[in-house]
Amino acid sequence: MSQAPPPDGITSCFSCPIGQAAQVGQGGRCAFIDRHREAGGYLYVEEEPAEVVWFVKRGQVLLTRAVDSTEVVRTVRSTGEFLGLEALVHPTYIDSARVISAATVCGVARQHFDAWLGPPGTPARVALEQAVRATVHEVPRAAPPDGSALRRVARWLLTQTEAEKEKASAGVARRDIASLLGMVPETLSRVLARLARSGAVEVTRRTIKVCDRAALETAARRAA
Amino acid sequence: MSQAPPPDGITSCFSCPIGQAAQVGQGGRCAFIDRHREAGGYLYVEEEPAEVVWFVKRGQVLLTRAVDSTEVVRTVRSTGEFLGLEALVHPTYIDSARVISAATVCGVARQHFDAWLGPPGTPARVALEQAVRATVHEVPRAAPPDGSALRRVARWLLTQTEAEKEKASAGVARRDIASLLGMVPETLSRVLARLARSGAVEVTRRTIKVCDRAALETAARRAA
DNA sequence: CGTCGTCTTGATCTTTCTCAACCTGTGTGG
DNA sequence: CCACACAGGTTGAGAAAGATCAAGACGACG
Repeated sequence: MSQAPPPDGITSCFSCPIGQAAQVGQGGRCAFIDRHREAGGYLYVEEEPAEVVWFVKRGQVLLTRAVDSTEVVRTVRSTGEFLGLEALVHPTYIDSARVISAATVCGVARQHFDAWLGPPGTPARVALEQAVRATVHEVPRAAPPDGSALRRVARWLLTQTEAEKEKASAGVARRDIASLLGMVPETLSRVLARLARSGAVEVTRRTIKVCDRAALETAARRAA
Repeated sequence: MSQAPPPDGITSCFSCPIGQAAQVGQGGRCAFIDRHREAGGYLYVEEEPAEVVWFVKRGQVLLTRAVDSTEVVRTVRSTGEFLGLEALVHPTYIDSARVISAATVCGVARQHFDAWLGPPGTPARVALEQAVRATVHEVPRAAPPDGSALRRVARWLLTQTEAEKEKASAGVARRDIASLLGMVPETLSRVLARLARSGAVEVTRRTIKVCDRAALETAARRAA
């Protein structure tokens, strides 16, 4: 079902799942090109055009997201994992990828990756794209070092209402929103009350309506 | 590149990406079976055998993980997204899936999903499996409501050292670990010092060695 | 119309963040 | 080869944000 990733990294295309899928060894050629990166370097940066998909053969890479001009760590990727798959369904990278231990990564341009995947519309491709799409839209869980409760709530409301117009998060229970934002329901309640008093939102016991995006943006930026 | 998900949900297999990939309309049949679920119900529960892969056609589903016998919300899935893809590479579900608004979901047994994806070893399948594997091993970001800083650190050390033996998190900088655990570096430092004093770990400025898993488990469970 | 679950509000206490100083291992240049 | 500077980490004291506990209000539902 799941082969364990080699502890010391993948050293050859013959032992690499990507290489094998490209039938390296039976005359195939792998579209991915090996590169070495030192610790501290970036493979790509959030919001850059997503032009290359990466695969980690050795080493560790940190996926981070900028919050208040500081890097917040979302997860660690290591041997045998992809980076930048969002290229499949999104024009820009959604994270920054920072190498934290000398790494071998192979990269492939989006259109070559696309060709490598085979014809569009096949089940496996569709499943892959849907799976990636889900992670792209995903809002990572927030925690206090990401800013005060007020700021986290304001930011979350803004991202939630980017697509849907003003009627935020229909039907998600307060306790669940609170959990997602890394706070207890009481704190969320107080913060919403404050935002309502300042006129940024209108709140009932089960709905949150964004009235003033500008005010929310200010709240998301300002301290306290 | 990415078609926007229909706001009111997918109502027919003809307009469903899964149905289309199964060539419904050209004589194909979709292996997924529609089901309706009311708000509050569970599609599956964490650690159950992962036997069914789900696809959301309408409604919203919460993915949660148990921490200290409370549900911590990891993310929200809605129309057009998969649930339980971990079935591809993992014997059990890694989250619980709770329906929060009346939903239409279609489910398919793992082996049928497997067959639907097409022959193993094709690039798209390999990419899908690697992508899923990455999310399965991923440690979700922790936040204060998940317990005190001490408990979060203890839990994280335990999960990190499950596979690798005792030499935790080689080479990840303190500030990055702190960010991942939703605290500032100073707090992490203090917590590690406490754990070191109690003999659970040995700490240098750039390594953490787990000495006493039992002690860590106690710390992960106990308050303060 | 009454009960229950969920959310809100209030008062208090704890945790953890902040700011600052200090330490230590690493890398640099003389 | 050693001294020095620097980044990253640790430790300490104080302040503030948020957690907890408890009580009350609102809305949903039978």
